[in-house]
Amino acid sequence: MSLKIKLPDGAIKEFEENVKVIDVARSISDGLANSSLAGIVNGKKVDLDYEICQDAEVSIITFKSEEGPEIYWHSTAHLMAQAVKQLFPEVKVTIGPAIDNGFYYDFDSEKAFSDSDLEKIEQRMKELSNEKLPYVRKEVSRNEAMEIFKAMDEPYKLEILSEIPEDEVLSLYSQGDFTDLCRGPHLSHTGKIKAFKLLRSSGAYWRGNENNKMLKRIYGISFPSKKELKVYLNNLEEAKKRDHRKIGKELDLFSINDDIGPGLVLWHPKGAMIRHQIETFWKEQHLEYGYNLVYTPHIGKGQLWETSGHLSFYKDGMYDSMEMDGIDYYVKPMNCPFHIMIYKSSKRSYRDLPMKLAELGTVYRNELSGALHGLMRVRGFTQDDAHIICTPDQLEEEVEKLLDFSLMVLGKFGFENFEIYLSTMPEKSVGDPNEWQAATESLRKAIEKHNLDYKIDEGGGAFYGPKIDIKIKDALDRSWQCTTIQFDFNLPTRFDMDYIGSDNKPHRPYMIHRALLGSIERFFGTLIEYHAGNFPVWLCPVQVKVLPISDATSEYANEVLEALKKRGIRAQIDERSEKINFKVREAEMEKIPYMFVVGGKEAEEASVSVRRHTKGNLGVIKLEDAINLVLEDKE
RNA sequence: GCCAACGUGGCUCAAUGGUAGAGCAGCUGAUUUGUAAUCAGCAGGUUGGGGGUUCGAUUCCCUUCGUUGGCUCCA
Repeated sequence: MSLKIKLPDGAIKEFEENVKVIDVARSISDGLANSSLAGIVNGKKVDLDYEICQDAEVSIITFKSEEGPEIYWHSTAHLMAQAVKQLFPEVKVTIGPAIDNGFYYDFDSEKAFSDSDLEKIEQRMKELSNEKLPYVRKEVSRNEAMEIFKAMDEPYKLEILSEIPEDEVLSLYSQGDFTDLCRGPHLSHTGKIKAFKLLRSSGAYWRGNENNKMLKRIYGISFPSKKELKVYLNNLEEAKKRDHRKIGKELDLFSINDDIGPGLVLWHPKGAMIRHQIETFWKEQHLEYGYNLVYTPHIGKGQLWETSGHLSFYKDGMYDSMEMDGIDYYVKPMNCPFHIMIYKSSKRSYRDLPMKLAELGTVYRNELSGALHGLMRVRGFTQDDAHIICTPDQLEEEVEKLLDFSLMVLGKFGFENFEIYLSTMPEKSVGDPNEWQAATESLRKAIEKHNLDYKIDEGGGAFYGPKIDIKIKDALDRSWQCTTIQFDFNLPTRFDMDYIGSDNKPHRPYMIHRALLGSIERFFGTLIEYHAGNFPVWLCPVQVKVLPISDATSEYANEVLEALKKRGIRAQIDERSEKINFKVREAEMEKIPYMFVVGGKEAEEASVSVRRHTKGNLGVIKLEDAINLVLEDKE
């Protein structure tokens, strides 16, 4: 459909193709009826706040199968705020945006919102939705807005307004007795919101700053129909089944024990076998890619952490010191200083560079108790850490190799969907801005060379250098940073690192920190959720389970087991006097990829009945062929 | 650390202001089985820890620890 709109300067703009209008909201400006609309133009989401020409075709659609439900959610947030203000007039409103998955609204309230309060609010929202209250837009000057919110006694809105320039024109949106400061756009009326659910309440600091007051936040989601809401809630339940904490328990992979301490992981035999496969692969590949493997201690003298700056900037994140012979030692929160000491153990020449030191280094950090989360955020974890020390002219090539390496490794584990972020120089930083620029450009070039989508986190770099992060989403759509490639313009100076160049003069080298998996714990967590426990065969702790039908075939079943083991396949046998149905069921629940069922028939003709996890019975196959089938799948 | 919810045997979950009950797992025995649960018996809990209210608490209150969801932080 095509759409014509009149821009504020009077010009007419016409969109020819692929225009989808998400919704149109009526508004009143200077006494004239106006409309604001949000739409999708050529696949891109746009907020249009202009007058629609009389002759323009506009058909209102919902976001059912389109992108851009933000307007919907934002309007629901306003609806919720209205309901809350009616039920609890003493509550002060703050902000309520749409987020990736729904919306929230933060309230300043002495009282916490209980589950029954949420039900009450939902009920009131239903009533307000039935009233089909129009969302009315009104443009006002900043000072007018100040007067309005002063009269309403809304201090948080006043605080926001006080930071806006006086000459700016602002928009207010009202529905019924509720008015909010808001850019819009919004739905035309509250009746459009047909299905919603308040999901949970939680605390949130005003403006995200922990020195500010803790507000009460309510999260919710809404849809144009009850059916979509039902599907959404159902998906949410399904996603919880992939939770690594649940699967970790079911498959007996790991545990975290109260008596040992929060955030400290026990790797059970099956989880440890998977980790062993990961580590073996990791080490082989690093040797292949020109890294040197190193090992370093778990503790180091306070002086070392003084030099590195950790004790002045990161002390809260470190476990407390322990004393030996009158000297304080600290458990390491990072491996860098140790690798630097290896570098500095002898005089280095430009011919030694690039030097790549890699270690599966176990570190301990005092993470806030409230931040701990299964394997995703723990207090003791092993980073697949490496430091690349190079000359300025090696920079670009090294960064490119590094990204290649990262993508190859992620691919090996089956990861295909991830988000890439490039973080640039923050306000407070150390190092030469020209070097920052060169480093940032080398990162950008490497990403673009791979033709990858990425987002720029402007000013999101560490104070010591720009970085690339790769984040992987968990079952509930939360992103976790795994791969990280970080420049460091801080430590080489602090530790006075140098190399002798071809000019026979000392130079400061570049240093890059990088972790491909991030931490093995977190990586394992995302791996579990990504595959829902159905790991690629090469990682499975048990790849084949041999299931004899009865004691009569026990001898042959053991021959099969031995044949598998001889070919390097991790196999087990289930010789219990149980029915085959029961053994199959258990093997299926253990998510073992291959089950070899053997009975009299198979014993006679040296074959096995192959069953593939989630795929079912593949039929009787000669033992040798069955083994080759597994070996192929293992690659 | 902050806000909130939750915490019952190894696991999943019941119940009640009057000293806890089931299924699975475990153990013992029987069963020898053809692609997702064979049957029977037995054993297992000072209801996260501490304190209080009460004639009596697992249930109500306080506190502490832990978990979960957010905030903050971050691999």
